[in-house]
Amino acid sequence: MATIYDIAKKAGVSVATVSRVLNGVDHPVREETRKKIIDAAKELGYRPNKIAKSLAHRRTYTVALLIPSITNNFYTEIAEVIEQKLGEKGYSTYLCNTQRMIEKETQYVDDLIARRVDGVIFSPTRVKPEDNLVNARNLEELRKNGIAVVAFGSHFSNVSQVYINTYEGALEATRYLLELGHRRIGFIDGLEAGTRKSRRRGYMDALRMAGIEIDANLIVSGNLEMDGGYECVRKLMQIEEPPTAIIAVNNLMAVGALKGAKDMGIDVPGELSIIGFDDSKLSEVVEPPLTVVKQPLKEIGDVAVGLLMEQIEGESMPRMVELKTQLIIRVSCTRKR
Amino acid sequence: MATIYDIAKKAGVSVATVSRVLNGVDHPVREETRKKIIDAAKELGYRPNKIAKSLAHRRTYTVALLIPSITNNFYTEIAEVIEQKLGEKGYSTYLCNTQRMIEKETQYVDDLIARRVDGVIFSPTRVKPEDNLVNARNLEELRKNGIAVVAFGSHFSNVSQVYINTYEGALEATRYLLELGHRRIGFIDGLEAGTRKSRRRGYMDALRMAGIEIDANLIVSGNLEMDGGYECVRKLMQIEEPPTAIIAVNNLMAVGALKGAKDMGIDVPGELSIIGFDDSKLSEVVEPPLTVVKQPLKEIGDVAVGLLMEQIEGESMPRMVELKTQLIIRVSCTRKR
DNA sequence: ATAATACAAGTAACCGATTACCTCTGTGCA
DNA sequence: TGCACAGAGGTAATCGGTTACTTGTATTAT
Repeated sequence: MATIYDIAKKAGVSVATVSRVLNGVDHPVREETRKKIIDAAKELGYRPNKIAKSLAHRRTYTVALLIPSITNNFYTEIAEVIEQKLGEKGYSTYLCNTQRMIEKETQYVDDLIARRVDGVIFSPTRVKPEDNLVNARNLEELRKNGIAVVAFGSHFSNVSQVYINTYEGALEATRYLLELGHRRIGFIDGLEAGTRKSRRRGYMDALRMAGIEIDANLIVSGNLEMDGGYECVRKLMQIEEPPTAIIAVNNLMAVGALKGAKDMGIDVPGELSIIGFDDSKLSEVVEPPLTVVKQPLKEIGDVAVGLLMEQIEGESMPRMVELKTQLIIRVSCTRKR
Repeated sequence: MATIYDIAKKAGVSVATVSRVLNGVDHPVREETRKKIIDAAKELGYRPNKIAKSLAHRRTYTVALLIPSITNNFYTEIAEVIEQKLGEKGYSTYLCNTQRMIEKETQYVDDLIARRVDGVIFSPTRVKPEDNLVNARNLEELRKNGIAVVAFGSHFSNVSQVYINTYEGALEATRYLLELGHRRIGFIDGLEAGTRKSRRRGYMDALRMAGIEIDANLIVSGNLEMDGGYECVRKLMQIEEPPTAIIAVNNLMAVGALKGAKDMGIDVPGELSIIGFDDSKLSEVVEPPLTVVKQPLKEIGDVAVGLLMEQIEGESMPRMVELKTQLIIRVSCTRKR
């Protein structure tokens, strides 16, 4: 494969001149020389070597997207904008999918440091509560090695992040159900919940403010996949006084819950109202279409890239951007009878 | 950031020795020296620089996944295994999502060559028939620059590929509908179809073998997204003698078709049977759950990585592996009344 | 006792770029 | 005429590793 030395020889100039011409550096070069170089490069089928460039520049123009799942549409939708925006700015994206395995997150972080990525967009993998510590350590490791980071989907200190106010989202969803007359509202939470338990807090606060006591039996946890929702709804519907409405903290569990209810012969929304989190094709297409708390996925990706660029190219300090959710009302909820 | 020179100085040895110890090269080193080096590395918080390694080794241990869509579960499911398998072998994965824009495919190829990826797993972006030429040129460009390639989802000569026999899949699906007594079977094809039009050929051959003449009015094309299926079903159901069954060539269009039919007040499967391609959560969860021609996604990813490694690490010639589809019978098809 | 060999390390070229600094030539102005 | 300066280009160090080849010493065989 041709190098700039080959071009230099062919054009009868030095490599410095070749580099200048090929990179449009601000240094005078005679038009004639320029042409010779361009021609030589073309004839040799020259392909710049970004590895060598990276080494010299100490910049790789690569960013990693480090997420817990890539089969969940929530991440996929965000990934699409992120990859696109980064591409527009000349960055390539490493896909790092932990599959919710915390050890993989740490492995990735090690490798990404070795690969000298310029930045990482990070949504923590958290299955057990202790994983939070690992997440924080990983984040710190990245920062210590001079890598820009922006997080989403959880809270960390001293890191840029796009924060989606799911507390309010859950609050709004719960209030909506209350307005429909529901009093026994089930809550399908994620794996031991995040650090802040925002959604759960929103749910509980809405109930409290309405003067309804929290019933621990109405709160169960699932694995964030469809089967998790499926199991949870069975549990919830078998307690003494089952709920007449249910909120699930993510898209897949909401659909799983719907399926579970149907399989138990429960009519949705007739006998049971369901609200999910995260909008997607799934929620629309299911029968009945799900009312959901939508998170602004495109915007999350957009903002994440923006915050990252601020750090990489602008050297600015970490900061947080807050985004709001939106309640999309479809037909999976109805007035309590 | 510490380099091997720093370690060498601290441990009082040469960089060669440091490199040997750190990489476990087969060269004798005294245990005492080894320890000094390991300790120095640890104290300095040494992080190997894979960029420098890549330059020296002329191997980057990176592979690109170049696909038309990342929001479609079909690709996502394949991507998950690919990224995982590659990771196990020490390769990082670049995500290259063309969003079905052919110019992006070419841009990616250029960049990937510059980044000196070791390999590319490639599913062509093809919207217009001419795109085929661009795909082929891109593939050729990669090969010319010494990059290993494996393709899937379309046919190319002289490239390793995993070939899914969708011809037989479509044949089987069509026969299944014929057995159920359907004679007017609609076909929702993709964008101008692929090079080989395997699915369409399977559909047509099955009809012909059953002595049924092909009716061009029964064949329409969609954009591979849900709205495409939605529109197509409307078209099909408005011709003089509408079909009693429909086959759609991908997952999203099948679901779109189902939705379209419902919105037209058509009962599925009562008045219209539907078969989709590609299995996914969507197909299961929809009402009624869709009968589909399933492609073996995990296996596709598995084989793709295998074929790629053969080339990168084994220097073997391109070859093709054929995989079969499987008809998953659910409840969206019924005997013609 | 000496040559041959194994062991343990070091030297320096190389991977393919970038770029600070230097050199040479020609022009303009005092 | 002499000098400053702009224009055009070159030299070589650098980025952070790898590795072929060399060197010096200790051990073994003869």
